[in-house]
Amino acid sequence: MTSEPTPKREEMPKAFNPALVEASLYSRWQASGAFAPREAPGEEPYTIIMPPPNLTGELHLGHAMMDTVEDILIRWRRMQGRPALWLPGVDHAAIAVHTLIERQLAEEGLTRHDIGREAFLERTWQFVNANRARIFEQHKRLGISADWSRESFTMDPGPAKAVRTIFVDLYEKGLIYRGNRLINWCPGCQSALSDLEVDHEDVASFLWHVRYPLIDEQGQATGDYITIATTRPETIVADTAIAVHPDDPRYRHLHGQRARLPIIGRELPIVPDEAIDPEFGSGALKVTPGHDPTDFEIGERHGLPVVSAINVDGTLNEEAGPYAGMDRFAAREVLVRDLKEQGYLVKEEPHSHAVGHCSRCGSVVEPLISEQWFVAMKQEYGDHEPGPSAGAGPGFRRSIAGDALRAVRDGWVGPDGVKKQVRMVPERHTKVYENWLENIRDWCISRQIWWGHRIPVWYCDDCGEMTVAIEDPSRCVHCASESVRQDEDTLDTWFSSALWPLSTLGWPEETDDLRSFYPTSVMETNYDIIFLWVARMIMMGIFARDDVPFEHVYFHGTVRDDQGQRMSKSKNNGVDPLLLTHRYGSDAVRFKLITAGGTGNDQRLEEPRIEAARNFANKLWNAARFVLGDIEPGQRVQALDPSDRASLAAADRWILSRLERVVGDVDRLLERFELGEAGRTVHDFVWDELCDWYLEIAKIRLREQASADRDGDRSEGSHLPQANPERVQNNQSPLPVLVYVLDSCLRLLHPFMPYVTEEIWSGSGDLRSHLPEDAAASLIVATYPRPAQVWRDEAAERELGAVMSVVRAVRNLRRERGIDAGRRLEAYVVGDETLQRHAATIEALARVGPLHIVAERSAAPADSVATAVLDDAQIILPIASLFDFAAERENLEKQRAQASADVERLEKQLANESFTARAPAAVVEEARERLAAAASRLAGVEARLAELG
RNA sequence: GGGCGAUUAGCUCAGCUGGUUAGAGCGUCUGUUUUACACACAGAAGGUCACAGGUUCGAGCCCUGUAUCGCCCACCA
Repeated sequence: MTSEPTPKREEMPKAFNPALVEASLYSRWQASGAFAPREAPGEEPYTIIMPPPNLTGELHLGHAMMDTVEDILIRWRRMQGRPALWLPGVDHAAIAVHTLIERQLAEEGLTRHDIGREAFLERTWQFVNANRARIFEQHKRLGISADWSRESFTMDPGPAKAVRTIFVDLYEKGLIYRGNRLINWCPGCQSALSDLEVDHEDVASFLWHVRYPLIDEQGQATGDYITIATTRPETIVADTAIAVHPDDPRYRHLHGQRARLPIIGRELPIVPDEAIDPEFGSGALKVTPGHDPTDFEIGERHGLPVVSAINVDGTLNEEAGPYAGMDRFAAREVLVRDLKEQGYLVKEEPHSHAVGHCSRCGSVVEPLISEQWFVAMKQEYGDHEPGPSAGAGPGFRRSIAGDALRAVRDGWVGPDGVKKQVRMVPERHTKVYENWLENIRDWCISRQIWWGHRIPVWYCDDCGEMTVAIEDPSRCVHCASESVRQDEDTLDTWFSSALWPLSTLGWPEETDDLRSFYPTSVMETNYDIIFLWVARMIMMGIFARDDVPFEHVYFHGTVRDDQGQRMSKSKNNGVDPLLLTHRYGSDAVRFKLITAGGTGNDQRLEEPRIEAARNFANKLWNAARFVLGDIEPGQRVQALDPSDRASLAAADRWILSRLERVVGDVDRLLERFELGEAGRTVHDFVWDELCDWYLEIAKIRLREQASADRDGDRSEGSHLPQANPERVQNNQSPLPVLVYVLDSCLRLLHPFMPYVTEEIWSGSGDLRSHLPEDAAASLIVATYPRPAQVWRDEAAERELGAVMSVVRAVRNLRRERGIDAGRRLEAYVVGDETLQRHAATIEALARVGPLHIVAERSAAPADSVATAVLDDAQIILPIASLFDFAAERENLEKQRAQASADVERLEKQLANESFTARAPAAVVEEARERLAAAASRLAGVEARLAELG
């Protein structure tokens, strides 16, 4: 042994510098193959399919949140030894990319029709290929351990085949149909939209009251009028009836009568219909089946003709007579003016109402009749046999929406006969999901754009029949004509997204991946796409394979700006995650996102909190520097043996016991998806217990040991009180425990903060080389701590608890009495003899000395002392000239008030017979112990006050 | 019109199955070059848990209602 101080590791800088290590650690992980699921026969696979980011999008904080949550889950399960697959991919984002390319063309003065479909797609693919790789380069910066070898794209041949396969299957079962129906049309995108792609926004407008002249059987005006109220006067040209509530006495005499449509002149029947609200407007509704969903239904009920007056570009057509060719909004103004001039307009009142806007381009959506493809949501299908879902019981009828509802509400029995209930976290989303499915309408899946999966339907020029096929047909299946043309339309992006958990694993082929990893474990995404995506995956997953696509859905919250506003391009308040990782490190950004809020709750992005997370990474780093600084290079520490615990110091037994509780808590919390609470639990343990106390205690012991070694070099004798066996025990090297606890904390934290933990463990810190036994090459594949009971030690926890309260009390007194922080002063502690073995600790941490631990109050001085009375100890500091009678008295009075309040409260509680009778025994017992402690404290304070006079 | 969430310290938020005197980060105040860390350490101040009832031996947590804010869904033209 040398008396020189151990050389510090030069390669570990004083502050953790993420920029220095992140890239190389990431490459090392990736090169090691750690991102791919391990071969572990018998272990249950764990699978997360990553929600595919859009091709057009830049990395935003929603992605960062997604990446972090999923990476934590995957790293945790991987470390638990399970074959953990995290499969990444990209979405082709049909409308978004399509419009982007169209915009590019527009800049060149071209439209897609100028260059044609083929050239358009060629151009789009160029864009795709140029952007696909770039997307994940950004995600990788967050340290995500996805299996890049399996990266997928919704337009790849595999997923494309999945799309066609399920389309054909749905069609053959009668669940996909083509129909002429009223759909949401976006004049901006020039395409149909599904209901979910329409955002309703309140718009301040007017309610126009228009009177329609009544006519007699000969078509002559009677001179009377019926007044209707409308927000869309331009659709008057397509009116085909007037409806009133059947019970409305104002209009009962008009049932079956007729009115004449102003300007256009068409005769309109007046029909009674329950859908009319007599309270609204005039209680009479103009019925426009061609341009309003309610009216469409009324029209169907009464057999009304449908007039379509609006073109796909939002202009009016010849049905609009004098307004033909005008834009719908221009037509509105002109029409109102004309109505006014011709005396039809009764009044114009301000009115705010919800108007549908295209969620993509913001145009006002136009309901119009169009021939589109739909998926039937509620239609029953199949042979009505219970089949694999026998758990559903008799009378069970399959339908797409019904099955998806069942899987969440009751559970779905898969082909393996196991009933799986899709659980949502947080659970509150379940109700929203169920409510939506109960009221669902058919899904319009065709889009009039070119980028996307083209509908696999071919029309025959000769016989007019359709051929629906997975492979491109060369001839019509009905008449064998070779003159077949494929449907021009493409599918809703979400149609292929709905298949994502299947198509990424190889379905419809029966691949190894599909067999191993389907159904997946967790679908993790933002709650805002629960309908758009999650519900549809459940629908299609069950339809395609008779099994749920995943067993848990975890919804993370939205990250808002520091004002609580949703980040958006239009507000220009977005924050680039890469800027943050650059400034604070990935670990800090990740840790903040996970621990700053409650499970699934929205949170604000606050930089001070990221800074705090960075500080934590640095804290951990420095704790490691301290531990490692005390180990010789190449030295392995001794293994800990629980059966030999008696040889350990109380502080060792305490920190091991505490660690074990933390491991148990973290395990339980992670199992329940309480990631934030799990992260906070480790954070608090590392900072408040490991660093603030155990490391400080260890420091003292190491120092003593070092000085003993030095003394030992000079002479056999030592000044240490060898006679005291407690001192000897106390002087056991804390290194094995230090290493063990640090190692455990690194493992616990690795999923949350992969970089700093790995760098300490297998990077420049090289902690792994000091472990008692050979460990994994990298922390990423090391074993996650498992809950156990072997180190639980309540006695040690109590013992150290007492030490800590003594130290705190001394520090407190010093502060209160204005004693210099640096000044070492003599101290008396009246208390249990077990404190004796912690004398050195108390001396160092409270900066006192010499310290006298005495059994009786009388053994300590009474004059010119500052006193603190604890539950089971008293602190007496002789402070001589600093002594202030009034201050001491005031302080003791404060202590007395507190103690007596405690006693009073607890006495009252224990006097309550229903409490002692009904509360659990442990709770009552605890109250009794607390009362005893408070009483002893009170007695101590009062004795001291009496002494003081 | 339905549904959901939030309301806790100056600010931003945790708080599990109801069980000590309700916690954290930031901020504020007072100290500290204490041999891992000033990205730190020690100490302190700061709360009628939105409001009103109820259930319970016991409520921040459960129930009912109210208020305010936010979000989602919905065919009142």
